Amino acid sequence: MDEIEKRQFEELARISKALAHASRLFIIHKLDEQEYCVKDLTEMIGVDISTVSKHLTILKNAGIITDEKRGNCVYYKLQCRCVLSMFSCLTDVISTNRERMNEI
Amino acid sequence: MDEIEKRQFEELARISKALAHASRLFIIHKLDEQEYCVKDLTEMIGVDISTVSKHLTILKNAGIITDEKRGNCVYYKLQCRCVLSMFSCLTDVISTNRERMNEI
DNA sequence: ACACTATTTGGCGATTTTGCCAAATAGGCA
DNA sequence: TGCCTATTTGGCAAAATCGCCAAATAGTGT
Repeated sequence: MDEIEKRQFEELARISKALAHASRLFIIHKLDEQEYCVKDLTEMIGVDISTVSKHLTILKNAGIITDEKRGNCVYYKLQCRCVLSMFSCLTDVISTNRERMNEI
Repeated sequence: MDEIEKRQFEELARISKALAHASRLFIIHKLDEQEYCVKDLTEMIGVDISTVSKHLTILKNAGIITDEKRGNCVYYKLQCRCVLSMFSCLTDVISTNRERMNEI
């Protein structure tokens, strides 16, 4: 892995790290339906609103979601719908794992 | 997010965490070509072999790769080729980010 | 049994991530 | 202006992750 290659994989890792959290996956899943503001998502997830805000910042910095301020609220929506394919891949891995479990 | 939903997303996160590291992404990328043993991958990555072994264990526990002992070596190969689609998604996010950068 | 190679495991310090609280910021409305 | 709601930021302690070293394990060949 030379320096250039290393930097490329670290960039890939930066995006994939943004996805590596249950709450953030949940947020993506929800934003697939429609856009939501921080308060909405906070109620759904059930942690402190500052925590949700930070999760949203991480996803935004990764370029996965975007925000738009309207009136009193900040609405977030999916920017890269391709992450949904990543989603289906994750469920794929899990179901394959389960199948392999049953074989044994 | 009720208890069941919560557990589902934590399971998804468990898989996505396994992918969230430059070395592990590199390993997946390499195993896409052909199978490799720990020593091979260690030389390519350039960190301690025990570190590589642990990365491989994480990927194996996530069900993304499998191992097979032959002779003196343990060979690893991709189990879930669907992770490659995740790969293309990550590069997609990055190139979309770059495009958006250039717009501004 | 011994030496050698490949791999895994245990453990440790260093770094990063997580989630809460409190405080700061921003906009809407009386 | 002052109050209220929504959101972000700073800071901190707890937890998780990372990578090295040393030691343990396993298989090969002598």
